[in-house]
Amino acid sequence: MTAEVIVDIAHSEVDKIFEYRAAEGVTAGCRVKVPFGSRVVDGFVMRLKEGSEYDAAKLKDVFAVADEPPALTEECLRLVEEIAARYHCPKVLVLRLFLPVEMRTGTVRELYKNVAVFAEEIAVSSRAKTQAAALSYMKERGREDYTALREKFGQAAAELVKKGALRLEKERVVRSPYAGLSPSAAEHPLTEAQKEVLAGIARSQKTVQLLHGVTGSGKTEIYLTLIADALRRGKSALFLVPEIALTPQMFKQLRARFGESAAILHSGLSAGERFDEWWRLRTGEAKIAIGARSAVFAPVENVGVIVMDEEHDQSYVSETNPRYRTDEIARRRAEYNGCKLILGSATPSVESYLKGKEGEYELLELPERIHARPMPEIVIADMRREVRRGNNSAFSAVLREELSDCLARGKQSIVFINRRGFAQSVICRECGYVAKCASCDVSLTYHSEEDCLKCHYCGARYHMLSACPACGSIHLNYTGTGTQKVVGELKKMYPSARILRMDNDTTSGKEGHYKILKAFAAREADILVGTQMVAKGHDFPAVTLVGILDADMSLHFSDYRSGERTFQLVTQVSGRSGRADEAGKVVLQTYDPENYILRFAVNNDYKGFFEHETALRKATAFPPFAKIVRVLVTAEEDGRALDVLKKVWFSLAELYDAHREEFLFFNKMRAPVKRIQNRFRYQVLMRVRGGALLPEIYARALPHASRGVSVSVEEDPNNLS
DNA sequence: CGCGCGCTCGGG
DNA sequence: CCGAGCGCGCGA
Repeated sequence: MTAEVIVDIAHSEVDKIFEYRAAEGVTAGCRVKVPFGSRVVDGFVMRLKEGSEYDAAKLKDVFAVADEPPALTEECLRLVEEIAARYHCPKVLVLRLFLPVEMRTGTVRELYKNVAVFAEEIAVSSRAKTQAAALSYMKERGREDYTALREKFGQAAAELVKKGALRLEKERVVRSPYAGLSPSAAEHPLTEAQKEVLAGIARSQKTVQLLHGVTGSGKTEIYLTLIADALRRGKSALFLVPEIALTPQMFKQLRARFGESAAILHSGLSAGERFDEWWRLRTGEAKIAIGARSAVFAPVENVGVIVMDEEHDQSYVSETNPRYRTDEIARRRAEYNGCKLILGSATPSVESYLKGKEGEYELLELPERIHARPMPEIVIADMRREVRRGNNSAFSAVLREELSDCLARGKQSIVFINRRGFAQSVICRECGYVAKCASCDVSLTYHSEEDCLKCHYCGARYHMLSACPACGSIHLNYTGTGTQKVVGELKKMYPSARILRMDNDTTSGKEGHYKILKAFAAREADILVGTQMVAKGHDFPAVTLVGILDADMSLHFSDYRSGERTFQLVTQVSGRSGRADEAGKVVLQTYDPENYILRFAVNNDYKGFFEHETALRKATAFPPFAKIVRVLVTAEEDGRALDVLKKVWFSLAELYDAHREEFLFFNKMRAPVKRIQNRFRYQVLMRVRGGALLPEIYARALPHASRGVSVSVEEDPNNLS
């Protein structure tokens, strides 16, 4: 037999089939060691076949097989080609996504423990009391963990092994995070609305189901029911959540519901745990894979349902090499397995909802909170007026009042600071004017190193403003409010209040993040102050007030999606308020109270937002009605990067000239952040009407990569830094 | 003339 | 990607 092998070397030049003579035991999907040139490398067997395309005399033998059962499933082998073609990346990079790193690097092996087994009765000296006791103990038990036996009987256990009364056997240990939680059948009874949605999903002929349910509408219970149902049918399930939602808290909930059949794939686990969880899924011992983005590659077979919670979340798009989109992979897997993909969100992405409206996805709605609880009341605080009145603090009068009231009633509140990334826009604190690009209609970004304003979509530069062009005020704001400053003000206002702060500085590691949330949930604090992290997924029943500072900061972030992001953020944070019996309140502070995005958010009007946003995107030809493509060229030497950029640009210019009607924008420039990690960055930025030219763009750009110079293509990038 | 470095090429 | 092989430039 001949094995078609792809070697584990990440380079497009060697990313092709190499044939080897396969001995017994070599099967499709297994990892092998093969001679390659003058060395031995790891490889993946893609296929076995009779005969060879290649000069049979020159074929070399596969040296060794690394795993049993094969690490790669049938499905993985089938999808590799497709995914590699879709993202124009080497197949080997896709193969790597399907395996835990621990397996490839060999840093983690299966863990074994010694088990003592009773072998035969022997005579022990009458003085060796412990040995006699250990022997009779083992005669009765038959087997016992050797370490435990040593703890009980000490050296005597070792003596018995030496004498042959006990035999040591190796037994596989599966390292399992949060083990020992027994399943509790605590299924919440479903409401009529939830039952209706489930019936709708069952009826639908479509692969993708978009579940739009307001915050607190009970989407989670629907997911869990669908997963339980898949298990009942003897199938497995994939449950994908945003990075930030992967808390130990959540694992425990799922373990409590599904017990050992749930496996968690998460970077927060130890290497050993991760490896073993993966292996439990691969062998079918575990049936449900729970995890963030990368869990979409979990080695489960016979999938019965795939759930993607908070489908709009940005963490679902990979920022590295295969810049894959989790929804695309999930959909493909759903099609392969003949099951459904459930996308759920209170604030679906404009793109997904459009697909729902146009019939590509089945659209399901849960417009009411569970048990008819009201949506929180949102009050807008006009910060321009506050500034004019001489209030220069971060808090409006309304928010202060509400905070005092909340504290007095012994309830909890969340103060959310809206601060996205580091790029900052310029806003007038008196009239709310925001500096925008004359030709792109996106906000300008302040670049401190050059002290100027730049447009990230066309590269235009503008002089810094010293006064507001609209009202002449010199109160221009360049930076958002810091968490520390806010906490300081709060402490001054409410000396006795217990305040918790959560941002990148206070949350070291994943556990730190969790600890703060846990402390707040345990009501060890009255006020939680934080950035985006506090926005998502948590259920704090005692929270009745949410304050949003600088609600419009992300609105003026220089990105065509900033409106969408702001709507999502405001809706998600507001959703933290009033989740139990008492109604919730939200104070939204802004310099732009008339802004339509905020208006829609205040009225909980997703559909209004969607209609407005799609109309705008259509009129200005931005995604999903057009595609933004960036080709990024980076190198350690500025000149080398620039040389390659020119070549890339030249190749693409031919395409541009031949298809002018397809292009809405085409230009080359330095990247907005000109150097990252010692690499100089240049880009060709394009906006094209449809996706038809995309393969051609990849084909023209990527081959210009060379030693030390990287060339990458990004579609609708999340940020243009 | 011989060695060393840099570039090109092949790997089954 | 990594190593082998080869060509050219420089030193004595």
